[in-house]
Amino acid sequence: MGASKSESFSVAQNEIANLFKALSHPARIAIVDYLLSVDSCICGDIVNELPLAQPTISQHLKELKNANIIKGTIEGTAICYCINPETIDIIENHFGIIRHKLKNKCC
Amino acid sequence: MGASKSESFSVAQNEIANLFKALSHPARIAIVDYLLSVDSCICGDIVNELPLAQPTISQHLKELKNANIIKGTIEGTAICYCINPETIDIIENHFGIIRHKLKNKCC
DNA sequence: TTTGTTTATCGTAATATTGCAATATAATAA
DNA sequence: TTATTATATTGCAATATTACGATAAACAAA
Repeated sequence: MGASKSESFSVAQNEIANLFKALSHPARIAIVDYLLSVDSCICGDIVNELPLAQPTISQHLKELKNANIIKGTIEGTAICYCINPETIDIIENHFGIIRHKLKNKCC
Repeated sequence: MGASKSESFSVAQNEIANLFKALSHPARIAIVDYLLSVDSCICGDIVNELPLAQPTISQHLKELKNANIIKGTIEGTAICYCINPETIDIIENHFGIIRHKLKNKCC
């Protein structure tokens, strides 16, 4: 075993779990924090901001891109990264639903 | 290697990453969904609701409890589980901050 | 062309996660 | 006391994740 039984759960459950998985590592939280801390999109200095090697950061960026949490556009030699607001909307909406359901409960 | 370099990141970054990690598996999303789908707290029938063996569910419940996403109180032979609204608040607040920072950006 | 700069991929070692059978624990009921 | 029921823990195999050195690919500048 070891593989998660994702086929046993709904598509929606797998999709939201994958979004959370993309955000479940402190390096990826730090990347998102950094993208939010500057006024515009970041073109190419993420590697210098984090205490990780370049291939490791590239891998984390790939996971954030695969989950649609960030978008990257080629800008000459560098790549410009931005947060994707649509994916933030999806997650916020998920918690909106949770909040609404919690209101009708005893706890 | 393989261990994540959590000591390289801030306490806040590790804490929010741990919350997302607890929600990064479809079985744990399904548990949260189920707890939200009934009017009151659930006393003891989670095992029958999910296509996983009892030890596996017990392990997922433990991770949700450790992350403070659910609370469990002993109720005779069974245990009553509830969503912990305070932890939902923490996550919602995190996205509130992200949303606010996104408003000041060009993307 | 060659050189430098930036990002991606490959390969691999260390560690973590997932799932479950077997077993243990805890509380109640008979 | 001895069942019975519900949940937790242990142990282990299968798989996934993390990190990074080495290398490749893409592109601009000289």
